[in-house]
Amino acid sequence: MKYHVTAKDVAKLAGVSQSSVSRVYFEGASVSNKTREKVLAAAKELGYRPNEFARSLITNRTKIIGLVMKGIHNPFYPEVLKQFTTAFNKLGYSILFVSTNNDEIQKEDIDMLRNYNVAGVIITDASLSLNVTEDFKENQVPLVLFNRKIDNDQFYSVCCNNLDASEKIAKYLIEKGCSKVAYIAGNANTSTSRDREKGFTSIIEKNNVTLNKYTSDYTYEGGYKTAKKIIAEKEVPEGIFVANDIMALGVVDALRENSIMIPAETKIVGFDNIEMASWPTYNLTTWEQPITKMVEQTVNYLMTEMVEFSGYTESVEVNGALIVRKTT
Amino acid sequence: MKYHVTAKDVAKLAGVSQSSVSRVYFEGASVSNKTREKVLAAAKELGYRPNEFARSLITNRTKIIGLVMKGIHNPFYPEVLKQFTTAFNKLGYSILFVSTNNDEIQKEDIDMLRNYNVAGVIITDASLSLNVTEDFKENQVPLVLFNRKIDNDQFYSVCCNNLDASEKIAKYLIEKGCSKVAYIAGNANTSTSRDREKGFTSIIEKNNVTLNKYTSDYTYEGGYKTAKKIIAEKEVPEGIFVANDIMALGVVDALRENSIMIPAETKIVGFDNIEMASWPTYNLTTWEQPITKMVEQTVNYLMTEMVEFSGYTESVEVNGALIVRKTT
DNA sequence: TTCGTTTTTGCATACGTATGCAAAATATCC
DNA sequence: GGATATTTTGCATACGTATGCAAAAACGAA
Repeated sequence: MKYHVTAKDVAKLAGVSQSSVSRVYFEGASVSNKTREKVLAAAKELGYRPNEFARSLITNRTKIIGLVMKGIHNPFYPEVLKQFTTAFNKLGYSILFVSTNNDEIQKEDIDMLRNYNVAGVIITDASLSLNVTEDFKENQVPLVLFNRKIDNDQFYSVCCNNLDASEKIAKYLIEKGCSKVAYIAGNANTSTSRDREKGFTSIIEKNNVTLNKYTSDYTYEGGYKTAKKIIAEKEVPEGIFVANDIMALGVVDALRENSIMIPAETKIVGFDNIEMASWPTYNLTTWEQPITKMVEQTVNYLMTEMVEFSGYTESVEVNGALIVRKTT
Repeated sequence: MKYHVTAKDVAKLAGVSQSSVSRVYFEGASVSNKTREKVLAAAKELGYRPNEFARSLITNRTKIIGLVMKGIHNPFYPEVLKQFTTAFNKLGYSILFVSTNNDEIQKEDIDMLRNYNVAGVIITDASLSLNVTEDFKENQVPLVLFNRKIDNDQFYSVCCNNLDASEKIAKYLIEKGCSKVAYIAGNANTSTSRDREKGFTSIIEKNNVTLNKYTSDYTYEGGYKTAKKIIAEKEVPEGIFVANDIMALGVVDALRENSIMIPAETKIVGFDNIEMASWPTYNLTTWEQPITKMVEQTVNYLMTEMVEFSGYTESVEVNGALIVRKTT
């Protein structure tokens, strides 16, 4: 069976006690340089690694972050995953990854995180109800909704400024001369889609512009099908705001298949600024979500709450920017 | 501070001993149905969850798989991530995620996995040297190279049949009438790129077909730049085999920008069958990597080795298939 | 050198759980 | 009902580590 080098083995070789070995690995503990060097030399010789489980049992803390991700297919999220991993690794934390298909997180999705006593939880692009998270709250595990918000003041969430951004996109399309526009929504009941629609709609309605709204589902196929539907209605709008980029790319492809000139006949604006948006084939005008800032904000909140849990909640919005390319 | 319900609390409420509580949660342990029901009722009432760390300390085993991923940007890998997560969750295992940029895994990349006593390790699309893995081997932690192989009989690896596939792609392009072809490689020294090149080259050289080879780096930008370079050489080949899809999409875009008709003037074949390959804009002919089978093979090997470590090594190749679309 | 203060160290213990072992309880057979 | 076999149970212990506390050591000032 497996043999582990323990702190006792190191202590013996270094000629100190096990608790001195422990103190060497615990930041800020009182230990002389002489002892520290002896211990580190012995540890190196023996290939010692502290056992995180034993530590966690004593300290009742871990260096594990639970990251619950829906929609890893959307190219926006691999980038989010990468940045979270990098940021937390630098801080000595590891990522326990959970993938889900559910728009609303179910208890089964994340119960496992409690077995591992995770230090914090991040949930991307999915909502969840209070009863699913009450255990986390009771156990003072901070939780962040990333790119999703719930309007009940019970969570900490980090989003792009969807409302403001969508208002700006509406104004931009109006400035570009559109008098008839469409909005293609993402998954029903998601805060991102709702806010993007709300912002866009509020400006359009204040101006002499016609608006049709369509529902879709934040996938390439959804965008493609919806555009086909719009085309079938025979009055293709001059401007289309699509709730996210991956959908927008489907819209672009469908319009092209029907020889609709972009942007001459119809201008397209997406949301996210995924990698593919900049590809020459698409060159999509889009609202850039400030991933790095959003990740930073999330990491800062968690690091603060993990040190001293206050349970404070807030809906944080980070400003993005309009990236103008060839679809408008 | 946090309060945990322990097995002792459950035992007290259920009127049994702590070890009976433990036996209820341990598969196959001897416990009467009467005791089991009492314990489960008490556990439910108190919201008890077994502490994985305490368990691991005793059993010296975990239900954690370390998944080390390079290149999460390539749409091939989010799908791999999702399938691994789903498969292992079903088996009661969790994924500890590590992201790396290194073609060759460094010790720092995965040392942390040892602190968590992971039950198994999967490394996607990266190589590593023996000295990085010797601790894992000594500690009988099985490790799988996914979509990468190293020709030294020291690892278990799971790949697509790159050699065979590339031979078939070469034959296919020859059948399509190509007398001048090019191969665009992925990252230098990767088994996937090397085998794809080897297979392609071996068939091309046996036939009266001209071949030019180019190096690139498995990114869209790499494909785009290399195609630009090919175009600048003024003799655009009739067929181009691109070592992976994301690169191939860049090649397609570059050719189009230069009004080169695909497939009339130049046929393009990629490798992977990522989601974007099927988009109408690209409709890329490609070799489909059998992700599901490859994931399955990996999971089976790990489940076997984790139960009883044998350390056996093999290079497993899973058959993919040619998907013919509009670029050829 | 002595004394007071500060730092370092080791001892003993506990964290929550699984498990070896022996005792207790239950089941089966005559 | 008694003897035997089997199953279940609780006790005591250990896993590897951090930590409270008191003792020992080190440091600095007079």
